[in-house]
Amino acid sequence: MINKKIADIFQEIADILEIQDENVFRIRSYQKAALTIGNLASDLEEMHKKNPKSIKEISGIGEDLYNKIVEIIKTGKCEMHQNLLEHFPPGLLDMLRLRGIGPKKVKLLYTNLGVKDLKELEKAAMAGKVRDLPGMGEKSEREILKSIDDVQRYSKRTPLYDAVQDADEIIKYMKENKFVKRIEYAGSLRRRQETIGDIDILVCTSHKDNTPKNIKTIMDHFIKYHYTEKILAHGPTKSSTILESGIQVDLRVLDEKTYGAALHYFTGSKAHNIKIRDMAKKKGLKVNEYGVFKGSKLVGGAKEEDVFKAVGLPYIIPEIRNDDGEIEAALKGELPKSIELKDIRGDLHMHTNETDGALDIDTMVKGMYETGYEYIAITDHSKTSTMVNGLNEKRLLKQMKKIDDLNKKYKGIAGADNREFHILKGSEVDILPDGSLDYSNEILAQMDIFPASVHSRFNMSEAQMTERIIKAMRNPHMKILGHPTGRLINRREPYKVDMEAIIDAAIEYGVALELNSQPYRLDLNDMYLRLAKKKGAKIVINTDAHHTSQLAYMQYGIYIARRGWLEKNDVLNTLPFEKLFNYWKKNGAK
DNA sequence: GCCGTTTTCGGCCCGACTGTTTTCAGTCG
Repeated sequence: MINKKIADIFQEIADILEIQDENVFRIRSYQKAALTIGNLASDLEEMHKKNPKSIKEISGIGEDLYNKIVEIIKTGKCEMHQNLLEHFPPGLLDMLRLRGIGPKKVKLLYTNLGVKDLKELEKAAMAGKVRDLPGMGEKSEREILKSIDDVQRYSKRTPLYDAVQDADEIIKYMKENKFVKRIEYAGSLRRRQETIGDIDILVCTSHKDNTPKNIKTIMDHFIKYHYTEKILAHGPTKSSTILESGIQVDLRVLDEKTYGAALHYFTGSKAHNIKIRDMAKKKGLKVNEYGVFKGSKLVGGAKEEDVFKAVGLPYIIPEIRNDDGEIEAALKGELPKSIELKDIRGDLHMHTNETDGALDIDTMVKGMYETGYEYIAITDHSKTSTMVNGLNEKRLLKQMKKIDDLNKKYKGIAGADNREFHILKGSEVDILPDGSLDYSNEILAQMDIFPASVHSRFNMSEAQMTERIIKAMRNPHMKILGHPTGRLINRREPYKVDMEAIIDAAIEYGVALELNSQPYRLDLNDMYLRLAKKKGAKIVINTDAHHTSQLAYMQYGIYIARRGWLEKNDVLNTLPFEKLFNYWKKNGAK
């Protein structure tokens, strides 16, 4: 995908222009374009081939950026970018990642000390050369050294799941303070982005408790949190710390009268906020974190809805506040009716200790029954996955028989609460490098359902991998493509595959695409989900649980599904049991 | 550099906190 390359180049141009002290709005144009292109589901090269004009229709892409995009597609480079790099070594851009170091200071350091990268900066700081520069002192010098160390230790963004664990624990701790009336997290965490930069926490006091003295006790309590490693800021309404895990936490204390406006403001995204403020301005209003104002008069802000209402919009869920169409959809009354956890009726991907799961089948099934689902599928690995003790045909058939027995057992139990409960026979079947499936059609025909996934030879070319998966989808028994891109967040890049072609094939052959809810997979991601929905493909949200404790991962799948604008109707495992199978009967398979 | 039922030119979000300063620039979100 060329999109990432173009986004990276535009981001670097923006960074260098900032160091050059260029017009901020020109810089913002490059930043916005980088962000938009980075989140674009369609491949720009494809768009350029099919309909070049469609690129210009992307918001924030005008004549100039369009030409640069075409230049990069054709030549792999951008002349302006190359010219900038000649005057500003790329190592300078790493310096921007340091706390308290922005473009102005990078320029100051570069022009006065000649430092070109983090290493040279570290040397200069240790030699005590930084403190003599204007606007710098001993403290800034120490902070630079500390920050260089931190960047090397914690370079990656935190996966959503890990950040939620940290945030929940802090919130629990903060509730010990009696002036905390309401507390929740905002920012990218509340928008359920798959990785998080830092944790934003908002505290609300009652109006009468909102005194400087009381707020100070909240702030003091916060910085004393057991896992705090460093205090970055400690002011009257805002404090920031870094936890031992390396993640930054920002805490703000607000009055209940302005809590909604603040929650909206700090939830972002930034691009969404800018658009909302712009709309407010055109209506003669001002929106900031303290409320909605007409002149200097507060006209709303206690509830988040007040902000939307002020600009004539219905409530927009945090997950889609990315300024990539949600405001336009809201204006037209076309917001999605977003899927919720309670819509899910079954889970079609999980493992037992026959392969790499942690628990035996009886325990897994019991755990699943207790979640309240109507149906589940046991899908242990197939025979080629030898390192996880994949099932050969004999063991698989034995497990199927066991499932028959369990179904009989649960039929009796299920009668008690008037609920149907079906245990489906399946397997997570390997898609072999040649695109065939890991069991014969005769065996596959005996399964109720199975996700088929790629677990080997990740380094094929895009064309080969795409053909491999599409060939598998042509097998009439295949109904679900498991974790379609194979990525592991922060650990493994997705394999190269033409996802648009896969989505088209999924529609043609009646195969659903899995949204795997394992916190480090979240695969498909939000961007591809939205594309799949737009094209009309169906999704199945599974946990891929290896332990009953992982059944709760379904919530993470739902978060990402909501980010992908999915509605109940887009997701097959919201269907009752009978309808699910009727759907598949009608759509080609089996 | 982008954009337009206020504009093809003149806008483009804005407040808190820190460190180094004697009133504020730079950074951050």
